[in-house]
Amino acid sequence: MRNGSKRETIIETAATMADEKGFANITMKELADELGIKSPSLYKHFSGGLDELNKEIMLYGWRSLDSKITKAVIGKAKDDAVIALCNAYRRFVSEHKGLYEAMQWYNMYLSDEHLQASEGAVDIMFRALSSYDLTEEQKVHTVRMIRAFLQGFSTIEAHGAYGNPVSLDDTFDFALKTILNGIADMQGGASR
Amino acid sequence: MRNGSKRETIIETAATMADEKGFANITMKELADELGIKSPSLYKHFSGGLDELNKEIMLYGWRSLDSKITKAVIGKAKDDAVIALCNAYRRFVSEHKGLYEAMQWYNMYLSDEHLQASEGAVDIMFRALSSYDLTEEQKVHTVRMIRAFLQGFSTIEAHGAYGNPVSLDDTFDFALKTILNGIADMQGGASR
DNA sequence: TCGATTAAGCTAATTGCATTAGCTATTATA
DNA sequence: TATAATAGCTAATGCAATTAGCTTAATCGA
Repeated sequence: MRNGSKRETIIETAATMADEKGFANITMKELADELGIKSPSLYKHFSGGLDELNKEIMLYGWRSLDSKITKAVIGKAKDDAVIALCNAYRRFVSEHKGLYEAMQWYNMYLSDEHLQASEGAVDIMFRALSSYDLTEEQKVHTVRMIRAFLQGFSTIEAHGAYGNPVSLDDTFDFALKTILNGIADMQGGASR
Repeated sequence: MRNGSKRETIIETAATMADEKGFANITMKELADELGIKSPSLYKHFSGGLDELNKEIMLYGWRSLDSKITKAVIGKAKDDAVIALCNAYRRFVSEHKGLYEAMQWYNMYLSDEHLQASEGAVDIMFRALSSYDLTEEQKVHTVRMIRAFLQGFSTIEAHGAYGNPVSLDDTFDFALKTILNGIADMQGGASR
C-alpha cells in the first residue's frame, strides 16, 4: 500500500459518516467500527487524535469543494462563470451537509489552517472575476460578498431554516442577479 | 426570588462564558463552578441537561439580537432602516462571538425551535422593507438575501477568515450598497 | 402556628468516550 | 535473514455528563 493511502481512506470514511450522521456525531468508536478496527488503532494513523482527524476532514472538504467549483467554471467567463461557481458551491453543500459542517466548524478554532484551506476556493472566485473590468479592491469586495452570501445561504438552506414556502431556487437566482447587477454597475464607471 | 429568575441568571452566565471561552468549551462543570455550585445541581434547573441548557442559550441569543436590531431600526425607514439593521447585526456578532456560535450551532439539529427563535429577526427585516414598493415575493427574496449575507459575512469575519488586508468596513458598505441598488432597481419597475 | 411539600443543593455512583500504555504479528528492508 | 517499522489489539486511566438518593430550608395550607 502506498504512502498515506490508508489515512486517506479513513478520512473519506469519516467524511461520508459526517454526511450520514452529522459531523457532531463522529466519534472515534463509531469511525473505528465502520472501518472494522478498534478505536485505539486510529491513533496509529492520527496521533493527534480526534482533533487531528477533524482537521483533516475539514481540509479534505475544502479540497473537494475546490475541485468541484474549479470544474464548474472551466471554459466559462464573466456572469456565466460566477453563476456556475455559485451553483456548484450550493450544490456541494446540499450534497455534503455534514462535511460542510466540518468545514465551518473547524473554522471556529483553527484560523490559520482554515485560512489556507479555503484560500483555494477564494482563488477560483478571483479568477472567475478576472475578465471583468474591476479594480483589485473592487474584486476583493465582490469576492467577499459572494463568499458571505454563499456561505450564509447554503448554511441556512442546509439547516432548513428558511421557513417560507417561496422557492429557494428563485431566491438564489434573484440574489445572483442582484450581485451581478452590482458588478455591472461598477464596470468602468457607467455602462448599463 | 421570582419565578425563573435563577434560571435566567444561569443562562446569562452561560452566554457570557460562551463569549469568553467559546461555546464549545461550555461544560456543566465549568458553568457550575462559575455559579459556585456543583454540576449535578444544574439539573434542578435544567432537567434536560446540557441539551436543554444549550437550547436556552440559543433562544436567549436570538432574543438579544431581536432586541438590538429592533432598537436599531426605530424611527428609520427604507435604506436607512436596512443599513441600521445590518450594522446592528454585524456589531452584535462581533460582540458576542460565542453566543452567536450557540445561535448557529443549535441550528444544526433543532430546526423547529430554531425556526421560531430566528423568526423575530426575520420579522424585523420584513418590517424594515415594508416602505419599499415591492411585491411580497420580492420581499421574501430580499430578506433571504440579506439574512444570508449577514450570516455569512459575520461568521467569516468573526472567525478571522477574511485574509486580505482590504478594509472589512468597506466591504460591508459595498455589499450593502449593492443590495440596496438591487432593491432600487426593482421598485415599481424602473426608477433610478 | 405546625406539619407537609417543594426547591435547591450535595455526595456517591454510573456510563461513555478519548486517550495512553504496553504487547504482538506482519511487513518491509538493510 | 535479522531487524525495524507498521498497524492492530487489550487493558487501564481520566474526564464530563448524568442519575440516584439524601438533606436542609423555605413555603404553604389548614
